Amino acid sequence: MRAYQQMFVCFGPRHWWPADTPLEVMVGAVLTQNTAWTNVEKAIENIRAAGALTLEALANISVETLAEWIRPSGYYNLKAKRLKALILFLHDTYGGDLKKMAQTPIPLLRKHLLNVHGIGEETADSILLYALDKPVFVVDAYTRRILSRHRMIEPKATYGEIQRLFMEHLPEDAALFNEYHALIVETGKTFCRKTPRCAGCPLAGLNGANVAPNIPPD
DNA sequence: CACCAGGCAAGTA
DNA sequence: TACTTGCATGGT
Repeated sequence: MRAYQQMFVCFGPRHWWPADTPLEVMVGAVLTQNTAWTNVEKAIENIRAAGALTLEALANISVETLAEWIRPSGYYNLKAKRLKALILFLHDTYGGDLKKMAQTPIPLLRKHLLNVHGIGEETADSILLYALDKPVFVVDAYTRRILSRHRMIEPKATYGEIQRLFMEHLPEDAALFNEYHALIVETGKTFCRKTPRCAGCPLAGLNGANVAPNIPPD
């Protein structure tokens, strides 16, 4: 919690995820895979301009057309297929009813999402937390890098191990997990890139280990 | 110019 | 099981 407070003091509330609807969160979660959010915004805006930011419209559009719309987000052929797989899953499993989806128990829901082609652990958990408001902690590249550089995890720690570290030490609160992950990303973007610029980082000195020299490979 | 970004699946050993 | 590689655009 101390790390959380230090980041919060530095950045304030982040108001994540930047999207208007749960469906838009899910689309963004796929499009942002290994991609800068600014590129994702352009892609989502193209879909919106086509009036296709609904389950019905996305279900009826061809992967080729979808790929053209999402071109700015990179990996567009790959992601068009992944979006289609997600849309098909939502349609087939819940009849496109996201309210019904939200009633499914979290472990089962997570298992279902991981079975969708193109949805891995981070994307699944982003959907659970930011689209469905479920208390699931999201682990991303910044989370791993920050914890690793502060010697709080082994560099080779698995996704599940990192996730458990948070969830076993925090109250089970979706709003807290939401804000915490958002703060980690903001801290990561500002101070903990691959080429580190640690000066001014709100986490400097945390756990005794202060930054720059001898940073292990991520 | 080189490097990086809110991953994932498929292939190889 | 544990690495490695392909996927692609746009900003710094």
